[in-house]
Amino acid sequence: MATIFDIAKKAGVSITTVSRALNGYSDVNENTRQMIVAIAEDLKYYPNAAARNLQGKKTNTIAFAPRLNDHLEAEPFFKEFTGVLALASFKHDLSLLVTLVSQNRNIEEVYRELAGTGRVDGIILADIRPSDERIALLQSLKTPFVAFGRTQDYQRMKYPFVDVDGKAGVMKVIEHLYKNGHRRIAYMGESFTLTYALDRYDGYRQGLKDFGLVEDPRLVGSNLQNEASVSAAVKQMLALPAEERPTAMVAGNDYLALHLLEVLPGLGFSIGKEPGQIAVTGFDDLPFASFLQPALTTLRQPIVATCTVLLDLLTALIKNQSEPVSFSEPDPGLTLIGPNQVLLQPELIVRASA
Amino acid sequence: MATIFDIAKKAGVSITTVSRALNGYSDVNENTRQMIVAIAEDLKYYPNAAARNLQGKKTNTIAFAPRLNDHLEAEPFFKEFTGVLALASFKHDLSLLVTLVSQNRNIEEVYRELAGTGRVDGIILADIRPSDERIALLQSLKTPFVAFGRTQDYQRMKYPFVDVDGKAGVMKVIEHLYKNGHRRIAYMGESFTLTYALDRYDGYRQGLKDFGLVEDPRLVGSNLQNEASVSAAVKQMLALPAEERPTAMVAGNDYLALHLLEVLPGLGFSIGKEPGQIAVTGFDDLPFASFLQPALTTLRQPIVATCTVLLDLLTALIKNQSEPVSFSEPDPGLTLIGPNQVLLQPELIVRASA
DNA sequence: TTGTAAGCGTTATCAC
DNA sequence: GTGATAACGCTTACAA
Repeated sequence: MATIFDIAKKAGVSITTVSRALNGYSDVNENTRQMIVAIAEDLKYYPNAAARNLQGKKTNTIAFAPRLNDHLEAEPFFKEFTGVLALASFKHDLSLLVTLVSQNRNIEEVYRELAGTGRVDGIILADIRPSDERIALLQSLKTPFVAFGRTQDYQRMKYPFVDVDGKAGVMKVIEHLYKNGHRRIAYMGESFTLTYALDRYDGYRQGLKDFGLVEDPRLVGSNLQNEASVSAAVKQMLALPAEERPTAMVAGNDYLALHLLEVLPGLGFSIGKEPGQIAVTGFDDLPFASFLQPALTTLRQPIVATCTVLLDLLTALIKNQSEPVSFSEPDPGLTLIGPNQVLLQPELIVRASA
Repeated sequence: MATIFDIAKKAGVSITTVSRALNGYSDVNENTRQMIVAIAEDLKYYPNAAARNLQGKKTNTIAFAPRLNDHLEAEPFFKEFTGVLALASFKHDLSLLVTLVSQNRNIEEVYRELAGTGRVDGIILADIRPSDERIALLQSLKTPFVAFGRTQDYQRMKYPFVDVDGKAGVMKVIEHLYKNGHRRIAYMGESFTLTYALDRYDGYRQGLKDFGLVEDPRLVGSNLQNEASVSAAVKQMLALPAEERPTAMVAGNDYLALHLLEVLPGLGFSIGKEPGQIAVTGFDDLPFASFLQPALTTLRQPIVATCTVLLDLLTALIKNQSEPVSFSEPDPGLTLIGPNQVLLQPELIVRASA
């Protein structure tokens, strides 16, 4: 690869002049510049990124560094999200460095490396826990970052994040079910280690309360991860006396709902909104949701909007703007719940399953 | 961030010693090493990647640099593939730099930058065209790379690639349809700019030939990209006299097949394998395929195996191994059609739609 | 076993 | 307008 030295030699000028000419400085003779640019093109010169980074320059690269979830149920969402984020990064003229962070490896190490090492300009965090060491860590490292999701102490910690309002979402679902006559509503939850899972469950409890329903522990499944665990939980609930059985099941995500659709018919239960059927809902609205049989009633996560806002926030932080961020495509369901703290509303998509 | 200078000062040794101690050289006094390691930990030292790169060191990062397809039909596959590749990279202990390459931007520039700039150790190419300048470019740049897909002149060019045998796949589909009594089989193709699209169409033609059927141009749709174009093509075919109408439709990918499933019922045609119904097949077996109504008969692309082999090849090239590559999880349908040129077989998944 | 110093390819600070 | 030269943080001959 050609370097600025090669260009300088060929042009009979110093490397300083080359650098300035190529970086569009104004104090270079127009003729000199043109000559240098021509030679650079001729030599197929492209600046070495490492050398540039070493000078503290921008990399035009951001990292997406989620904690790798061992729950397989999260994989479809991960793929969808990563794909959308890659596309969104492209629109922002950024490269995306995907670095998965293993649970058992020293988490701190990875983020320190990412932050202090000059490979990326900023970091997008995901899979946030109610109390997540990574927030304080990244704050102390002074690296621009935005979280997808939030901790419990987000008000005090004052870090930038984008979150989808899972609580409000599930409350909408409960309302929908209640208005359709359901009084015994079960919740099928994933592992409660991540904030969003707790948040959704919270919406379930609040929803029940709002409509004067009492939570029945026998109707709450948690830590569901695959068809086997869903099946076990379902069997237990449906073994209850008929009048105590749930008439509706709210799943913490589409993948669990999918399992419900697979398991219930095998146990002799029909799914849908008719009396006698069991209503089933999901969360996410992944691409397959509309094709399920019956089509899944679910909450649509605004993934595209989420990624857009994440990048808007992050690029603003990178540019060190202290001005309030303006969003490239403002979303109707967007609320600013703090400085650089954004909440997006999921949309209830009513289909045949509930 | 702490540097080796900080450590050296605190330890009372030179930066050379620090560097050697931290990089596990044998010629460092054990006591000195332990002290240095302790101080490094204490100072939360992590080596600066840019400085390291500048010395020609590995980045443990590979780039995934597909040409950005403006065809929306390719987006679901892109997401799935990128997600799987990210997961596979993680297993290989690599970071994945996703850099989408816009059609209209100077393609050469992007790859030169990626290759010569020290950000990544190797490149994964995708969306290969029958004649694709990027192959010769990357060869001339001497950067390790592997293509997902191949050019027409792959035998002569001798570059490493992994491809899924679309031709053989579609031939299997034609055989399946023929054996189920179909004699008028239509092909619904995407844009024929990419090799894999041509390859699949080729399988269609060869399949017809093998069973003594004659290709009818009126039964071939090309450049289909969305529901509108699919709808238009379908209408034209079904406007033919009853005995000239297709009884089966082979789509170039699952997304087009999905559109067929949406369009056909609206025109009064039923889909399936029964007499009088129209059989529909796809290609890819994306997650939604099994949930479509009717469930889609399709060819499953071995995405996980593809990504595994891509990374096996690429890491071997990066290590500059001239020995034949051994694959971490050898696949049954894997053929070596040249040195470092791998062909994988798609699997026919028969479901209800054909 | 340890240290000195050169070098990787840039950008930035001064002089001239 | 232009050119030396230092600096970025690291690795690696070569010396000691």
